[in-house]
Amino acid sequence: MNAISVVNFVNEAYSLRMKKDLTQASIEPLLDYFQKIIPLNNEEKRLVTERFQPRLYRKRQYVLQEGNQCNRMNFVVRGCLRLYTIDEKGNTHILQFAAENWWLTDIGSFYGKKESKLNIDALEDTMVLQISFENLTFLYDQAPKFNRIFRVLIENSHVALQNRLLQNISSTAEERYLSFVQTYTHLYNRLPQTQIAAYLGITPEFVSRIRNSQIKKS
Amino acid sequence: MNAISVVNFVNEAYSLRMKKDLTQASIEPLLDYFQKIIPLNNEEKRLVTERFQPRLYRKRQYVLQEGNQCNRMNFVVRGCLRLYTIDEKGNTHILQFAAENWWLTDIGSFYGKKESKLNIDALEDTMVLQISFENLTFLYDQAPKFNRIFRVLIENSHVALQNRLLQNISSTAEERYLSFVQTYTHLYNRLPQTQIAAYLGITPEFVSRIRNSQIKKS
DNA sequence: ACTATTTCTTGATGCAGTTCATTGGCGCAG
DNA sequence: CTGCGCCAATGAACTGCATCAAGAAATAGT
Repeated sequence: MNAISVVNFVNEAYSLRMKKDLTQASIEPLLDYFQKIIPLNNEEKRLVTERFQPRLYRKRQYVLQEGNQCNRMNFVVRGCLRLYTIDEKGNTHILQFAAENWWLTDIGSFYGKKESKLNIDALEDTMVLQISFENLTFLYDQAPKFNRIFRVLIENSHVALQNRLLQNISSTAEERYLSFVQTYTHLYNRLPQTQIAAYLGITPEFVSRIRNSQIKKS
Repeated sequence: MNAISVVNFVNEAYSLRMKKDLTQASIEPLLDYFQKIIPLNNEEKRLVTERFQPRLYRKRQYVLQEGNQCNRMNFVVRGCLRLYTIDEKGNTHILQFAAENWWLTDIGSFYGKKESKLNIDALEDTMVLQISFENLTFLYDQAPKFNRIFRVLIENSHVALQNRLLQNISSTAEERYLSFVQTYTHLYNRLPQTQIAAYLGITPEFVSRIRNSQIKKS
């Protein structure tokens, strides 16, 4: 067995494991998630199971690319996605991360049926459960309860965005960093600092200096 | 007639005019607004007319004060409102303006039935049409179409917030100012610069300098 | 196991935007 | 018309954060 075939073997083993995960992909985390908002009856559970599709994305793989329409809503079962733009100067700006049990889509493109100006990609190998616009509409029709569930989701998302905007307007980089670390403890030691910097709207260098000054303080 | 009674007379005349406006308050702008999203039938129009209440706010009057629950959604017919917080240092930060044909509420408090951390007040004498949470729920029940209408509203609002956040992360104060002027032409020569500064997240002094440098360039 | 790539750190320098203080204009109350 | 509160303008000093550069450390690719 030469070097190359070892690589192939490794990749295949990897893919295989991913595929195994996929076929065994459990809809459970999503059902649990809904259950915590409003209890579902069996028919509603059946609908969810039927209309959501599991899908795997490898690290760095695009889930949505600028210029395309975003026609799926993603629920992250395992891994981590980001929603972002790249500006004219080539800088990346992250609007949202989504790790386990978070939703991610470009709402404007998804509901408005417009070309997206945003990108979504995977920061880690990521498994999602996704639903198309058509299937979501079907869900709304068949079980009006989902109207309410998804309204709650967007409301929460809206409130989070408002708070973040306020922070950006009113706080220093250091305050924002500390608040991020506090709010997303599970994320900050899992993501490279470049990503955190792109989220906070500052340079990676400055994140480094902030961390440094924090360590000295303690 | 002494000085004080002149004042009273003036105020009364003013109030009188406001009250006259109020009784004549037309639901038309709101019906027009809905009509542009989805046509309404007569029953739906009747429901809107029945469930929305006109109300007047004087300049500087609170519509919502921090610590209270926000239990009304406001549609501005005439005038201008702002949604804002005041931080520990005493600085005001404006999340949103709402002039004619705009909606304003604290979504988190309204839907979540929580105490609000935000304030809403009137920057000018303002006439709104407002609906309570209960009446909105009633509307959703009686005419499910409104589910969709209000989902579209919150989606639009969400997209606007996302864009603004991106701007704040990625652009200079000057770029943000220019973009504000372009997007809200009708507002920027109607609002004091202190308010615009509080919206953009910069000092009034710096707004002044930006305007100055713009004038020199042209 | 080695190399390439990405990530983090640290220093020097510059600038965008703040802070503080002063001045002047305008609308409004007495 | 006088005095007071609010808003805009402008200068001087200061600072938070960016930029550029270069090296060290960690990770991924083969």
